[in-house]
Amino acid sequence: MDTKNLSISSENKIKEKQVFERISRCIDAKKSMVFDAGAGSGKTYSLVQSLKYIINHYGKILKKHNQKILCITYTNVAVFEIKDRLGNTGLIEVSTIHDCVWGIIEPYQKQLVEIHCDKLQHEIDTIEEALESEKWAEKYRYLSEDEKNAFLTIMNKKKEDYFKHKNDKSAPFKASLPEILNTYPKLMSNVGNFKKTVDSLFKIIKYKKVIKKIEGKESKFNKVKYDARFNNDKLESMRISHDTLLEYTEKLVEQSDLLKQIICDRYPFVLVDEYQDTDSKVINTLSVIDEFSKMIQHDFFVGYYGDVKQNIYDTGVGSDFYNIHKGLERIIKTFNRRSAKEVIFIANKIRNDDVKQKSIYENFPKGSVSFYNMNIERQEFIKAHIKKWNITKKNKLHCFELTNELVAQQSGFTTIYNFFKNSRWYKLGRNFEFLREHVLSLDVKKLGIVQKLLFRILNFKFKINQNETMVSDVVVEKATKDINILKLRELVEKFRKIKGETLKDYIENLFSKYHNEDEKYDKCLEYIIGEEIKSYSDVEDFILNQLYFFNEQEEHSDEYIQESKNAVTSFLETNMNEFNLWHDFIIDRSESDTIYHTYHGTKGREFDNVIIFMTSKFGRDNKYFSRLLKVLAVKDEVAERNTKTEEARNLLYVAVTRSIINLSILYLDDIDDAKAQVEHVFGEIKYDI
DNA sequence: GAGGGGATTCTTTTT
DNA sequence: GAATCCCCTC
Repeated sequence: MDTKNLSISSENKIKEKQVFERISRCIDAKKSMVFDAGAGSGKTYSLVQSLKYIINHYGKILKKHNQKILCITYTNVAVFEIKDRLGNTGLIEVSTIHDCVWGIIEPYQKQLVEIHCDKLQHEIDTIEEALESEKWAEKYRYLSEDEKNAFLTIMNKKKEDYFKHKNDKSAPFKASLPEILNTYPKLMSNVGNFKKTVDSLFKIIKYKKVIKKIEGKESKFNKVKYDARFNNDKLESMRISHDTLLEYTEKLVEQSDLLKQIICDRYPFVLVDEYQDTDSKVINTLSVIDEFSKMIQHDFFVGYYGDVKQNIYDTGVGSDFYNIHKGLERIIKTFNRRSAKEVIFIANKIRNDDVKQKSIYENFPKGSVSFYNMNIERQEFIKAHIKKWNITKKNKLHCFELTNELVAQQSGFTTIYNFFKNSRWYKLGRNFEFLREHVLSLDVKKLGIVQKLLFRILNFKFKINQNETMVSDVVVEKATKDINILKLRELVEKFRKIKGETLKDYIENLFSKYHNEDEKYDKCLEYIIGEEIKSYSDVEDFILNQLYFFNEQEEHSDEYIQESKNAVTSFLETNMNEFNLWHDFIIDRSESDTIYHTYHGTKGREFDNVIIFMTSKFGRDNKYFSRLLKVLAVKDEVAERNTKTEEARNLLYVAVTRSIINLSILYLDDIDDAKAQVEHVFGEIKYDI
């Protein structure tokens, strides 16, 4: 929407100024505070304003004392945005919590290794306790001490076989360990429990060894490393991941007064963006430092910027926040700079707390909010709205779905998504967790290996067929640096002529001109596809090896081999159009007038026209939203604390508040006895369009 | 028909 | 890795 003609009354201007004056008073008095900024109130603006205020008033002193302002954000994207809005300044350190914290604690290796040792011991204790009490270890407990020892000896010998067949189905797995099956048949009666037990036993041994190595001061075991690339600790290799980094930081700060002092002296001002998403361990750490600074009478200020009601990830502190960092000054901003008053009105009703927003503008255009309860095809519903709201490529419609699978479906590349979802690698263990990122990440670097290959091909095809692109942009520089412009044009034309109904066709046609006395063509193709791939069937093999035959130790049945080949072939035979839609999605440049998002993915963004598709079920929870709708208008904060209802409410609040002008919600399940509650918030429910 | 075991199936997001 | 469905056995 065009915001140029919007006007703010002088009264509201003064009021908004007063809100910021409260912040600046807190900064001046070094009184830590929380700034609660509801959706669309201009939170990031206030954060940047605060940073500028600190620089203007305390910049000189900070510089003199070699101190800095620390600004902690939740994501790297937010780091860029704030840096961008702030301009260049050496006084502020903007970084994600993990980068920042590791920078501070990394030098304290002696203490870190001690903490690491404690963690290892704690893990051992936990596993041993589980073996003593958990049901899955029951059969193991029935063994005598001698039997336990003998069993462990055999398992140690058969370690290789065990891991080789661990992914097999039950029967072949049992057959792969005949010694165990014969000697301890009961232990193996349930394969799942057996594996869990064996893994636990192995883990104990591993951890005990590491503790010895640490105590023996072996090299490689005198240092803890943080590696942001992995989501899991590897304690035995002295490597920790995100959560454990915060855990160690909390411990280190709690036990060292010196470190507390160093931090508050180095960073007298700490500003936390999106505090509600920040881990509770971080809030606690800051709270401890804040208290300590008061004790030693050093200046220290923490400012939290965010909104508890927009906490939609269970990893964030959410409303626990107020119990952890106590004694904060609370500043609430109730102006809304984003939405029509119709939207603000229902958003206020959904968030059932004391934040009641109103528009800061005098003349915001009229908006609309409707709640529909019908059983209708999504596309039909969308079609009606395209007419109603005059949707065009310039005035886009944004549709919210609960899952990425639905986003993929609606965006038109179901086959692609399902191919990966059903492929062996993503079905194995917990690998499905990578599916979203590998298939749908807008950051190409994060795509899976196969997806990256497909993307390179599609992106090349896309770029080379764009008329306005300079030829030199398209064809890889490395492969073409020493040829003249005429030859370059010729080369581009040659590539442009290549077509294909399916991706298979296209790739085959690409290779039909390969090794055909055009060295530059060959070089380009090799660069795009990878040098080890020399034909269409190499592409197939590459995908097969990545997704189906990735474990070289595994032996595969003929049937499995055939099935896998068929799956890959029919995937590559998918219509090119679908691949183009996937490519459009990845480069975030959809040619369509309708764009799909997950609810979660829209956080921080805003759109003129929004449709929210809602079902009762989300994940395993069949009543995720129906439970909320039943109490939607009930103001019972006590009852709602820490329940799933609160989570659903926050998610709905985030989704609804993305809308600038038009909002329609389509609830696709029976509304049952929630009707009165829903109407209390959204007005009369509509049953047809 | 109860319970055991195997197979299959899961949401969102960031570091 | 945990919930749930399904199949088998007693």
